[in-house]
Amino acid sequence: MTTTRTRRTAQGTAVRAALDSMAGFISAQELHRRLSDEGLKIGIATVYRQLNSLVESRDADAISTPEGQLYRACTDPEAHHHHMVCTSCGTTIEIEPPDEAWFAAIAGAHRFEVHSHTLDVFGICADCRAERDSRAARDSAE
Amino acid sequence: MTTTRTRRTAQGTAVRAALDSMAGFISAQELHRRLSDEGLKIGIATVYRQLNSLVESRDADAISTPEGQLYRACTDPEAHHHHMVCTSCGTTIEIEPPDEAWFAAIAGAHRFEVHSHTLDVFGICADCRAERDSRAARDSAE
DNA sequence: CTTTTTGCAAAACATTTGCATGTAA
DNA sequence: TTACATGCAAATGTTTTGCAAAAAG
Repeated sequence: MTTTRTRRTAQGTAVRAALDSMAGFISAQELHRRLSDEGLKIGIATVYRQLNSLVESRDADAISTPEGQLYRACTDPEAHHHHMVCTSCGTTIEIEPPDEAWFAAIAGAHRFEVHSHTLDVFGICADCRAERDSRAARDSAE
Repeated sequence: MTTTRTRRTAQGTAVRAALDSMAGFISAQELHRRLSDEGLKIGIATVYRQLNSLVESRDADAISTPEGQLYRACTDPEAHHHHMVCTSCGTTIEIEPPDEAWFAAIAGAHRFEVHSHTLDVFGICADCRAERDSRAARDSAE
């Protein structure tokens, strides 16, 4: 039996590298745009295929938004992937859930067998807030 | 000044009623299918418009999944809308966050201004689990 | 060589929108 | 009557797929 192995390609490497160098979440479309702008020849279908395979292998994780899926490199494949996302600049901070035991407790109370959970916080980060506030101050002054 | 009021229509009433009678989340497509099956003449666009308006008025809330948006009637418009969803039968239980203060704390620690957050738990409810287990027992016995 | 990956275009879906028509109020 | 709501079809936008050609091993 010959084990099937995944081949190393320029496109695959680029997608992974791009995702790794990214501060926050990014959409497949946006990622494709950036790679193309850098001169890489890559099709949108390949970006989706690479991204899906990264998620599958738990090297990336995805969150769903009304505009589609957003992807991010996953530092610790064992971690639970909770994030605080700045809706202004896209910066993402990985956060710790209040207490993993809480999930077990609430599940037990309702006799649920928990398979997964989401916990994401959205807002404006300090930098964007500062920028926004200074702009507001300027505007109201004129 | 004449206040603009929302008119009562068969379609609007049906969407709201259907959502109210629903145990869990449902997609716009699925909801449209059911209403149509019941003989109601309603277009998919109207379902989307009604659903969006319910979300807007906070009478329903929505979650994003890879397959699209799922909607659910919202019992308490003031509540924070966290759910525990059975991925087998779709039943949804509204759950209380561990501690609303936690969100404020984590936000403060990273100097974020929080606008919204999600917290959803997915798994198998007691009933579905029992059913699954009995089936498993039966299968292993044959 | 053999098999996996790619690119492209077409397809499949979810959701929104323009507009003429229907219908509450 | 007079707006607002609807239905339909067309338009959007995202993600997937079929297939022949390119590339990895």
